[in-house]
Amino acid sequence: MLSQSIEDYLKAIYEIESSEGKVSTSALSEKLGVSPASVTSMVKKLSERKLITHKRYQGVKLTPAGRKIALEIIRHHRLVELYLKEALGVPWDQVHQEAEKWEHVLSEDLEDRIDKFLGYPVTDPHGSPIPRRDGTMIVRQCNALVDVEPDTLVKVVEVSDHDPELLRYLGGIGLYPETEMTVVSKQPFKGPIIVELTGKEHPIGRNAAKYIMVEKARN
Amino acid sequence: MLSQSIEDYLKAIYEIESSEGKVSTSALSEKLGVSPASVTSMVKKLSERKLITHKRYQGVKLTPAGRKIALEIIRHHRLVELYLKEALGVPWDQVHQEAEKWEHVLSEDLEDRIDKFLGYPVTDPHGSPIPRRDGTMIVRQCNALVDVEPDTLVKVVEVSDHDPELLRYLGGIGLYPETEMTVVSKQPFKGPIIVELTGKEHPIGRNAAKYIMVEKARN
DNA sequence: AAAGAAATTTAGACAAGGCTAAAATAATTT
DNA sequence: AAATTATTTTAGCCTTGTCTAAATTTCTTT
Ligand SMILES: [Mn+2]
Ligand SMILES: [Mn+2]
Ligand SMILES: [Mn+2]
Ligand SMILES: [Mn+2]
Repeated sequence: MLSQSIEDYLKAIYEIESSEGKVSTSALSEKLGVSPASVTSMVKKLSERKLITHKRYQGVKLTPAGRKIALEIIRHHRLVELYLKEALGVPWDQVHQEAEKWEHVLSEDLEDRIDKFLGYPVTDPHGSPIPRRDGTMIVRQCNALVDVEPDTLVKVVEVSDHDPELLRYLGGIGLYPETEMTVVSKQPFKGPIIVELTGKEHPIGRNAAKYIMVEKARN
Repeated sequence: MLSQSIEDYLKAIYEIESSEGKVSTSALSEKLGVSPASVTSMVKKLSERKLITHKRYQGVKLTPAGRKIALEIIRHHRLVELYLKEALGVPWDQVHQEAEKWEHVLSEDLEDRIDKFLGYPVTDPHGSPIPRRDGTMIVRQCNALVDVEPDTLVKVVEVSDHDPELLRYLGGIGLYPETEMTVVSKQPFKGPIIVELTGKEHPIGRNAAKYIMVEKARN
């Protein structure tokens, strides 16, 4: 069995690898809320166990074995998020926090039962894809809302699950994965982006708009 | 937040206190699967935190604060056991093992949601009472099956959840909490106890019969 | 190209929670 | 009442995962 700490490191490395490409010590330090020195010592341990490769001063990379474990934990996380929402009615801004703990204690048997209960779902409540049992995951092609030109009809693909406050706001205006909306305008001087959905216009800050992934709606 | 270790110690102390009265270092050592020396050092820590009292060489006792926490964890454990059985169909011989891990990661909010989902239940799948939110618990008066005289009609109150194999056997013969059955005979030379339920007779070893709690059935 | 700044690693420490071996105390036999 | 045995505690060590401070390497600026 792997410790919770190791699982969290592998997951964090996977996520940074996906979004930034390169995984630096400082990025991990920030994401995990530990000192850079702590990261370095854990990195050493993970390399010894062949879960990552590490070139001194050059960042780390997951090995296939490490990636498999990362995806396994992410699968737990996302299945649990969806389960909590569907089965127990936990609001979508709270599921992430709970799943952070549950992901580490989910047995394979329970994972399968939850998967079956949910009808073998492919995305979590925030639109993130759920890795398959075999350690593969389909990544959907999409853009950050902040980069979309005005006057475009888009469909929400995925919303970051890390900021409960943002999620509550988005839930309040009815902005969920699969929702279609129109980007009306981008206010000048880094002002908010105005989107229209269900007939109303709503402002979304540039910063928030970095964490909302969309795709062009067909037609 | 208390560590998982501390929670497990408090729970173990509570359980030994209930069944044995006195809580010795060696009893804790055995129950938790750690060395007596480890128990002593944790006992020191728990006393410092005023969760237990300790007289050197004389065993430990929970303080009200310690008992409150123990019952909180036991509440988690039993709610989770029942939830896993009811909501996800986990067989009753496996729920204990899963609950051992989940009891430590259950938030108060989720505890309440599960409680509500289950309709505010009062016993777990093995017949053990579920402590209330306020830290009180109703203990039902009962006897071990091994002590019951032959020719008595009894109702099963509670079965120990620690041995999956026993639980599978009991499930196989339909012996669950609330089941009524007749103690037919006690075979000599510490032989098995024969009980009759649903028209058939079944042998139950003396040792197993220590872990099956029953009460006299009315009439 | 060199200096300064930033990022990373090393060194050394610490807290938690285990362990074994030895010492101290309590309980049981003789 | 001693002697023996069992239980409990102490002493000292280990692993995991963290920290701070200092040293090293890389990046950026001049
Ligand atoms: Mn986590
Ligand atoms: Mn999510
Ligand atoms: Mn436990
Ligand atoms: Mn139980």
